[in-house]
Amino acid sequence: MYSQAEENYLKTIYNLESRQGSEVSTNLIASKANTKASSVTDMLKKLAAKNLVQYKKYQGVHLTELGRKSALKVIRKHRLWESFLVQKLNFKWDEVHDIAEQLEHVKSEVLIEKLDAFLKYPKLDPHGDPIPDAHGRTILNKTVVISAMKIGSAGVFVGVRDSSSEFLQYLNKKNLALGDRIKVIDIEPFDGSFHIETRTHRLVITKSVAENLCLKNVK
Amino acid sequence: MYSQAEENYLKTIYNLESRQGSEVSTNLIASKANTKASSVTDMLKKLAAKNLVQYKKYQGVHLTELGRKSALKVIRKHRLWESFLVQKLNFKWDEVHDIAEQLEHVKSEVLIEKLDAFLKYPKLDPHGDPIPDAHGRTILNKTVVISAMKIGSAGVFVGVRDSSSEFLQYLNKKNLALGDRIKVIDIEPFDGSFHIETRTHRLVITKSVAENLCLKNVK
DNA sequence: CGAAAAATTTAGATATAACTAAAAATATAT
DNA sequence: ATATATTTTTAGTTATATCTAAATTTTTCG
Ligand SMILES: [Mn+2]
Ligand SMILES: [Mn+2]
Ligand SMILES: [Mn+2]
Ligand SMILES: [Mn+2]
Repeated sequence: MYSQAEENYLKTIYNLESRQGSEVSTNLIASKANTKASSVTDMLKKLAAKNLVQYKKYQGVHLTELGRKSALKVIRKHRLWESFLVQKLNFKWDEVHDIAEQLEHVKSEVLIEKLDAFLKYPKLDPHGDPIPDAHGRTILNKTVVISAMKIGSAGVFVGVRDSSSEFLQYLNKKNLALGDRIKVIDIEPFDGSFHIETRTHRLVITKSVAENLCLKNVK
Repeated sequence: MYSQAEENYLKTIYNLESRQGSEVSTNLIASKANTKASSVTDMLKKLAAKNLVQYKKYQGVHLTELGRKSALKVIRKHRLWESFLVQKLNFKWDEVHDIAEQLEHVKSEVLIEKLDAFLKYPKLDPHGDPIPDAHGRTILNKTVVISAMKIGSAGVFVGVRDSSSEFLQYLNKKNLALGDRIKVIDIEPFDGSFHIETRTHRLVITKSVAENLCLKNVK
C-alpha cells in the first residue's frame, strides 16, 4: 500500500490538522517530522499525486477523505500495538511509543483485526488516546487541558498530548498517573505556571506541562 | 543495527549454509532471495565490509561468527512472532510466514525478550523449527526427510523444510499435520514418488514433497 | 589443453527519501 | 507601497537497494 515514509507523513499531517483546523504548512510538518522543508515539499507532491492530500503550492495541505482514512488506519495500528505492549507484554506507558512507531507499519489487515479481538476491542490506548475502529470511528473523548482551567476547578486526568518517553517519565517522577483527580490551586500570573493538587500531594507545573495534561469531568 | 535488506540476506545465507555445509554461491542466494546475481554481489560486499560474511570474489561467501549470531537473532524473532500469531492470535500455520517476515525486522531487544516470556519460552515454532534462545542456542531436532527413508520405515511428522503458504495449504488439503505418524509404503522407481500412510489414510506424494517433510523417531 | 558455457562482477541506470544551497513566492513592517 | 524577512520551492547531491547489459573469471568438456 503506502510506504513507511508516506504513512508517517499522513499521521503527522492528520495530527496537525486536528489540533489546528486550517491548512497545515510545510514548515510545521518539517518541524514535527524532524526533517527539512524541502523534503516535505517533495513528499507533499507525492502524496498529492496519490490523492492523499490536497496541495496548492505555497498554500499548505490538507488531507483528502482518502488521506484521512489512511491516516486513521495507521493511528489505529499504532494505538492497538501500544495497548498490546502495555496490557500483554507488561511494558510501561513511557516505553511503548518508539516500538509502536515500527509495528504500525506492518502490512496486514487481518493481523490488526485479530490483534483488536485479542485485546477485547479497547477504546483507549495507554496514553488515554481513542483507538479508531476498523471504520475509522472513535469515541468522543471530551477533555480540557489544565492550561485552560480556572483556579479552583478540578477533574480526572485521562490523557496526555505528548506521548514522548521524556514527558511520560517526567510525569512518573512527579507521581502523576492517568485516573488521578487533579485540582487547580493557583495560577502564577508571572510565568503562567500552575499549582495543582492530587489526592496525595501538591506540586507546581510549568505552563507547557499544563498544556499537555487532559482532564475529564472538569468542574 | 542492520537494515531489513541486510537482515534478509543474513537469514538467506544462514539457511543455505546450514543445509549445505560449504560456501554459498552468488546465484544460489539470488534465486532464494528472488533477486539478481548483480544485486547479490553488491550486498555481499557491503556485508563483508561490516564483517558479517567472509567474501572472496568469485568464491562465494560464508558467515562470520558475527554474521551467524546476527542471522540467528533474526531467525529467533521470526519464529517467536510466528508462534505468537498462531498461539495468541489464532492464525493457521499457513498464514503466518509473510507477516513474520515483516515483524522480524522490528528493532527492540526488550520487545523480543518480553514476547518470549509471554509465550512461555517456546522451543519450536508452528512449523516445527527450533527457536534459538537469546544466546542463539537451539535444541537439537534430529529429523529425517521422507525422501531419505526406506520402504517400511515410519516416524512422526514434526517439521517442514518449506514454510510457504502454498506448500502448507497443500499439506492441509492432503490432511497431513504435525504430530501425524507416517509410514512409507512404497517408492515408485520410475519418478521417485512415495506412497505413504497415516493413521487415517494413504496417499502418494512426489519426491519434491517428500524432500520437505521431516520425521522424528524414524525406524 | 583450449574453446565454449556458466557464473560472477562491473558499469551504468532507476526509484525512494533524505539533504544543502539557491531561487522564488508570500508575509510583514516601516 | 516597497523593502525586508520569512516561507516555500527548485535544483542538484547523496545513500540504499534494486535492475539490465556488458565484461570478466571460473568451470566444463571435447
Ligand atoms: Mn505513541
Ligand atoms: Mn499513544
Ligand atoms: Mn516463516
Ligand atoms: Mn517457521
